[in-house]
Amino acid sequence: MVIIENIDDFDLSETFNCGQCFRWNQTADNTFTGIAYSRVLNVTKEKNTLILRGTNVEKSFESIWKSYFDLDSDYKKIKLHLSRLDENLAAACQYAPGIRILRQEPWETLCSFIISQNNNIPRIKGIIERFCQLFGEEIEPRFFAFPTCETVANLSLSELEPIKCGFRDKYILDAARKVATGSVNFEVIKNLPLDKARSELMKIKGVGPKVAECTILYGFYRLEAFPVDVWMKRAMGAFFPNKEPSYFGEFAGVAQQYIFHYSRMNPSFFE
DNA sequence: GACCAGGTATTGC
DNA sequence: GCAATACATGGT
Repeated sequence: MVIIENIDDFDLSETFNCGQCFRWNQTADNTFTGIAYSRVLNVTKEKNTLILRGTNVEKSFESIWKSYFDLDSDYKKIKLHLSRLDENLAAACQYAPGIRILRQEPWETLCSFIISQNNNIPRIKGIIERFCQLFGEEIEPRFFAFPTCETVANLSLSELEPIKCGFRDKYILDAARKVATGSVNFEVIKNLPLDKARSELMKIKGVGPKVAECTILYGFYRLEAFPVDVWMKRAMGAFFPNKEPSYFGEFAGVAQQYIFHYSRMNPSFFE
């Protein structure tokens, strides 16, 4: 068990349920169990104390979870900066002030957001869960790692059929094959300017601007990336007319997350 | 049963 | 170039 005191600006439910990740489930009050980096973690928050439980969590805290939960970033400062930029953005920050951007694995992020296209979040989670159960390593009884791109690269379309991902099956295989062979190279992409990183990822079939942007933001922790989906289009029209992503500056991706969640939880804004 | 879901590729003008 | 349409599946 690892106990970290004095954690502010972090709410587990807001962070896990704001649409950035798909493998965390609530297992008790203020308690979630999930899988990342091929490890199972149980995380609880009581007031300002974060409690992590899991196999070897004492060791993996420093190497993985501290970074995964972005505990070294000052979200109070980021939110203050964003709130001074725009009063509608300030309202979005206040709506769910405990959201943090998770530092997720690039391959899992890419694959998850390929699955997300023209799809809804409950079904996305179901597809990903079946995908992991069928092709991921069972790291603990009934808990499965995300399948490696090498494993997926060697699958056929018919083997992918049971996950019921529909027309996205061919996109998943193309992504896995390009990443596994290195024709799309994450080590290169992570250091590329945003527009180059985007076009590299878009060499994959089924990866357009939106999926590329989500991969860059969540998978590479590039906070200036600004994914625009149907919800963000609505929100931009209603709250930020005639504004470009650059309006939100170096933390545009964080701003996007507050705005996206605020909009999705309040669909009546757009009636 | 239509309509929609954190889009993208393809087609038609 | 840019607007329309198909795409698998399941929830509302």
